Amino acid sequence: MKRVTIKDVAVMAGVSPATVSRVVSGDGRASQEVAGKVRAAADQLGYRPSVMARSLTQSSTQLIAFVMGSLQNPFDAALVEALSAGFYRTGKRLLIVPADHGDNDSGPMTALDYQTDGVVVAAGHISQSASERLAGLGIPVILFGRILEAPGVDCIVADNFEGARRAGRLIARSGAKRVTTVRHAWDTFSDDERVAGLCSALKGRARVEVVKISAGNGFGDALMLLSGPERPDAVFCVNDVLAAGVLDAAAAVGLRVPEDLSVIGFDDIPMASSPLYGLTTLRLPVDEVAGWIIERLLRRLEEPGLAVEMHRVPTPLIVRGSTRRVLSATVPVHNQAEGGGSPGRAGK
Amino acid sequence: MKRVTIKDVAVMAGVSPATVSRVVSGDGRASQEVAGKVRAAADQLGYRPSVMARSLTQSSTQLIAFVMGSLQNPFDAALVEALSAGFYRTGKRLLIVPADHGDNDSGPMTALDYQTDGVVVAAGHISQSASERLAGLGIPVILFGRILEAPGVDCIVADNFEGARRAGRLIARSGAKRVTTVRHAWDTFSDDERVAGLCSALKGRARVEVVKISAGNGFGDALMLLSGPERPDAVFCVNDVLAAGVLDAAAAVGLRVPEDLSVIGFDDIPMASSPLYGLTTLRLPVDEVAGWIIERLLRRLEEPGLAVEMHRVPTPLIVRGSTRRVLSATVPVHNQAEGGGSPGRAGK
DNA sequence: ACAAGTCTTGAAACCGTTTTCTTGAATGGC
DNA sequence: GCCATTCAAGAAAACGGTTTCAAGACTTGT
Repeated sequence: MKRVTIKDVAVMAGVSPATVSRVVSGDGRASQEVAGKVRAAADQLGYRPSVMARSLTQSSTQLIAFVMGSLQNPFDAALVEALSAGFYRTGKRLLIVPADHGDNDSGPMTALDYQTDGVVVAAGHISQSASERLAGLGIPVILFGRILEAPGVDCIVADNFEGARRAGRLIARSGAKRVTTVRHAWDTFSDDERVAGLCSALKGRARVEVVKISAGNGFGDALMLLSGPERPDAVFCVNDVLAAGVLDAAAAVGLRVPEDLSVIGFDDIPMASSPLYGLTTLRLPVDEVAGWIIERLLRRLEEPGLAVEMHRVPTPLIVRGSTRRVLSATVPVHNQAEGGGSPGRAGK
Repeated sequence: MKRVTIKDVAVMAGVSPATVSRVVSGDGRASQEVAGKVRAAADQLGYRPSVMARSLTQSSTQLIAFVMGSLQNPFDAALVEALSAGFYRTGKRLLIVPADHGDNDSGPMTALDYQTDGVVVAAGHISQSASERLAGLGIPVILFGRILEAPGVDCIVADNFEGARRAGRLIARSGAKRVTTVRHAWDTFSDDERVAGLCSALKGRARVEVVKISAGNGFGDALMLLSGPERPDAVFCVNDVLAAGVLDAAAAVGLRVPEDLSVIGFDDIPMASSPLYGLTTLRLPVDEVAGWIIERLLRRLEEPGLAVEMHRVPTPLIVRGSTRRVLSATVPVHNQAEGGGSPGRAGK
């Protein structure tokens, strides 16, 4: 199974390799007649140019490194899919680079090995040093969920603080007094902002405690939290997956939602709009995020000198059944898009 | 930002490029002294070998093409993550190739352009012609969820028929008479097998109808199905995502599960074990699938002539609250792993 | 002490493509 | 009809590595 090279095509078409290159890349001009012969030969031989060889002389590999943490969260999965599809349309491919939890930076350096055209980092927990080494690569870098000031590095972040603050105000208006924040055991930029936003809205209005989850959706921890003597009457989770764990636990211990317990998540993954969950959450529109990343990266590939940009994505509050109805003209009520109202909840 | 090449290192260490290559690749032997000098120079310069250049003379690019459909289904997302992490450990990277729904084969041919070491296809809906062209590539191909007989192509498929047949028997024993199968609008090998397995168990025992879902989790279609005059008393879905849509719809129209309606899914995604869903399903162990794929691909890279293998993954029936309890010693009852029994369901 | 072997290293060819440099032919203006 | 342009196409160099080949230095056995 020998690879068919440009030379084979050249021989078959009776021209030089250089001419074949010109015809195939469509760049330099060639006469109609020769172009036809070359194309015919290439088709017949099933010739496909080697990206590897091409990238030796050209700068572009058409590869975008995607540094990711976990895909457990459906939001991240949706982001990968959207990015993959979007870049595919412009002929680019995603090279998946798993980011270690430790401070082992070697992963992201894959971008260098493969001379990727750009890097998208969607690992909130990526270390500071790794971020900086990435920034020093000299290729476009887009950071999602983290802010870093470095030349050539654009950042896109949800409006975490404002979003969580809206959540906090909703909780405050609902009259909750004992609020718990559920977050991951490892610190991330976005989670910090979300917790800060919540606290800022609740300051002086309720007691706020923090629970850290080290694995899964925190169902076990939530069970303990909700069966304890001083159980919270409202829980804010830094994402919907954790919120689902809390709702699961509430159902398991027989707590009524939202009467006994309000729950708010973040992201608005599909599950959140399920009638069984009906989770009040802050929507982080994945298509908008993916769109911005793609557009920005392509833009920067054309104009490398572009000034860096820091984009904040608004996070509208989506009110569903997991929080008590409060009287306020400013809080919109969202139901499931597909129709049907807010159905009964477990144990209601 | 000039790239550091092997030549730069050679000059700095005072040796020839060939020697640097030998030291860096660790292959040929070099004297301790020279190796030390070279390594020092390489470190100081921050040298990283170019995979692109290397792959010109060597066959390996350390790239594995992953042809995927959608990541909407958490199972697929988990598979990507497991594969990515597993291959990463052996120094290989995943190149994401979205498979078009149409019969445009150009996507998978990316594998050729980048000279990937292997291809993993996880798109159940990939066209026959695309599969065959892939098979003719001369590099190891692993097909997940589809069987194709071709040299160099190994297949791994869930034991769809047997699994679905167990589901069918459970439904039959529960006394259901009007059974509906929910599947996607596009046909896939696995879904066909699952539907066939179900029908084989139910033949002569219940009427089986089929509903096809063209987008999302089929909540809207399920609503219509369950509000109709002749609504089913048992629903089998080809995957858990669709089953969740049915459970959502059941809650929305006020049907009791499992009293009025039994629901069975496939895959056993995390959501299925949530107390709010408690979905009876057939477990497709993602880690086992990923492990087999990785092991098999690595194995075949070492021994290209290996006889093709067709692996069936057993799919144990996981019984939860979405199906009626039937008296049978052979059907195990699974509760959520993290503890807590099967709690009350909506509307019960 | 000498022949035969083993190591270590450098020079040069090669991988598949693009690109610069040339050359030869065709075109066009006057 | 001649000279200046334009244009098509080939030869060769370059990209960044690896690998074969050859040669020199160093062992080892007798």
